[in-house]
Amino acid sequence: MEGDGPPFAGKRAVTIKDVAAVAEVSRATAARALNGYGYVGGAAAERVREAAERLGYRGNRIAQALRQGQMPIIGFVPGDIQNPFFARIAHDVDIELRRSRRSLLIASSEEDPQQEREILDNLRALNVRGMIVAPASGEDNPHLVRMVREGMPLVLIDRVVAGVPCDSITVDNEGGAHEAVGYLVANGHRRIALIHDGSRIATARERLAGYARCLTENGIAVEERLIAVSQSTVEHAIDATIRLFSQPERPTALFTVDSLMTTGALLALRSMGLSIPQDVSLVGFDDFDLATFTDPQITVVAQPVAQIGPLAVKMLLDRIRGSEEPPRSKRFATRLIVRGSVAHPDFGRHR
Amino acid sequence: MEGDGPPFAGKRAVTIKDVAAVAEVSRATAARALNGYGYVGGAAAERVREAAERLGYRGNRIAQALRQGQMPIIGFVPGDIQNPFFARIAHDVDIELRRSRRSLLIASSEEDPQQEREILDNLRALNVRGMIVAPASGEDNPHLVRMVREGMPLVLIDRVVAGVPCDSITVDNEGGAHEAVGYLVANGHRRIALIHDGSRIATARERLAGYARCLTENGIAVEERLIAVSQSTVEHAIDATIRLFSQPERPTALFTVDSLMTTGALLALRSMGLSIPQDVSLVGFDDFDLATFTDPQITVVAQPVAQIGPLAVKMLLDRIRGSEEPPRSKRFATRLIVRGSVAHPDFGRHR
DNA sequence: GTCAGGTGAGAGACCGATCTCACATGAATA
DNA sequence: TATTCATGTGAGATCGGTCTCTCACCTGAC
Repeated sequence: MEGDGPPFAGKRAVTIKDVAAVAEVSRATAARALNGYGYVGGAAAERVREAAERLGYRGNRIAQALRQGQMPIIGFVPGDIQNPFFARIAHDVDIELRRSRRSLLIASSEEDPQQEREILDNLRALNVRGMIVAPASGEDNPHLVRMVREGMPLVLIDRVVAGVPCDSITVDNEGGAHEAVGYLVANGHRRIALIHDGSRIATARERLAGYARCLTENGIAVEERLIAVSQSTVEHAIDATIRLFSQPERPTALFTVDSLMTTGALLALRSMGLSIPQDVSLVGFDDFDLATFTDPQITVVAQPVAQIGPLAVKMLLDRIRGSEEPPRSKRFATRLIVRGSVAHPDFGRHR
Repeated sequence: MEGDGPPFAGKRAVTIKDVAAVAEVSRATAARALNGYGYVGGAAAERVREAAERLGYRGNRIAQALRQGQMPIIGFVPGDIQNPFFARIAHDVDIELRRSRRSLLIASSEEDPQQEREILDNLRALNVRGMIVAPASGEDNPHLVRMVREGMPLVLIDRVVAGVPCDSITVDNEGGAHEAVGYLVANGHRRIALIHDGSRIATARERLAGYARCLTENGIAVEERLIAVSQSTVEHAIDATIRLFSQPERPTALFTVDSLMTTGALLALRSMGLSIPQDVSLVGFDDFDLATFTDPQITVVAQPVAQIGPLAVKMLLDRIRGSEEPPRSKRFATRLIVRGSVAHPDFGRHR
């Protein structure tokens, strides 16, 4: 160790070679001592531990990962971190993973299939151990199929995707929507509007299907003009709501397929001077804080958010540990939480 | 780390060696062709590109990172991803970073200094290029100081920390709190309660200071019994609110230091049958969706959230690119948004 | 006294990509 | 004709660990 760095020697990280040198053993012995495998003499082990401690040796995870073939990192690809639904799941996943000393890398696809593909390619190049993905598109996902084929542990959440042989966790969207719309019909509504976010996302399609099936079963025609497509943001939902409720024959009820849209609908209805439930009844998919703060509180279809993250991690870790079982898919039931945003359409007539 | 199953779960990935073999050149030439440096013949370059394309070569970022000395990853350590304030920042940071082809690794400290230290050690072992951290403690942060000394680019956000020589972005917490409390005083309040989350977090301490200074300036005594300490969760804030408002001489106004606490206070006051602003006036720090959905809407001190993420990334990238300027710290002003949750304390007297 | 087997430790291969260096060409220049 | 010089290419070192292989030593057994 001669002719080494000038004064600012603190810059270069401590490597196992440095530790070995100080402990006066070979790199191999130092590694054995630090990782506790193979034969190491008590004295040597002690010297190595001491040297590592003194030098502040931390190991280089990149080098380890290169040798081992992967990083102790799990990728999480939500549609949008800002959506409280995904934020909650990210939080739960993070906590679960920390227990097994893995890190979480979050990258949002912004609901863009192209961006999702890039992110997944990136994660793959990083050799992450596995991924939890909320696929941005329900159709045609060759990149997902290829990843699974290549052996990347993968758990899909929130949205079904046909033809990708991997574990998945979803919610009974069709049933939940059916129940919500059924509740509106039972309250006497027949002109029930829907705002959803395009049929590309499986979730939206299923909720749309539940809506349509319920109407049909009740002998109500599914009308184009009552169905608005909007991106899943508060702003777009405001526009969509205004469009729906500016029609001559106004809908008497509205069903929104996620919490951001429900928020947008609330704002739009308020700005149009329509009150809930006198003028319009409202049911939203996905429960959220705000729903209990409005007056009246909003009736919603609740999803078991708290269970999704932990289950996703469990499934993923099983795969990482080598489980070869056929793909499991868990579908959670939803629960209609009746609050005060639905009334009979004649309720407000006499105003 | 433990029990990780079979060594090789997937098929062997395509390496540059494979590409070189197919293109019938050496690894060196293949690398040159793919990365565009040094001299490469046109024909060879073409063959390499073609082979890479055909084999689906993706490069191994870990190997690159080992060679280069770091990962193209930025670490983000918020207090809690579920807090919309941090979720928003995470989202903005993610978008900014994607532009420079870096990934974002998010790991929440859960406001625990010990956990923060572990996370930072982990990130350091991963050789990330830089970090954006909302430090969990304002006092005594030797680990942060050491990181900066060792040359890790670091930007602290939301909270000041004394003695860490690095860039930081904060908000004028003291001034914002002062303005909020001043507004309550101007409306005739003298028994103004405060809920904050312990003095360990710098933000809380500053907001407390602003509260105290304003009272003192107005000749009002700062009373212990009007100040409640609570963790920053909705549930804890509910308890704290109930404690404050169960006292014989009830406060006439309440100031809460973050949006989760404001939410908790709203719930608690409602459950106690106290209405806003007739029975209690309320001002919260940090604007949030819910604040405009309540009736009346909540008066808040708004922070320029949208500016924090992009600025943090800009500062960090400057450092990563080698800027040696003295640490900058940006402190944003806050803005009091007056809505309907404050009234004169006598307003509700005649009820 | 020799040999098997347990124990301890070092040399060196390896992971995949990058980069330096040396070595070829062939053309242009002295 | 001899000598530069610009190009193109490959061998091999390197990054920091991990792990196999080999060897040396020591003990106890036959």
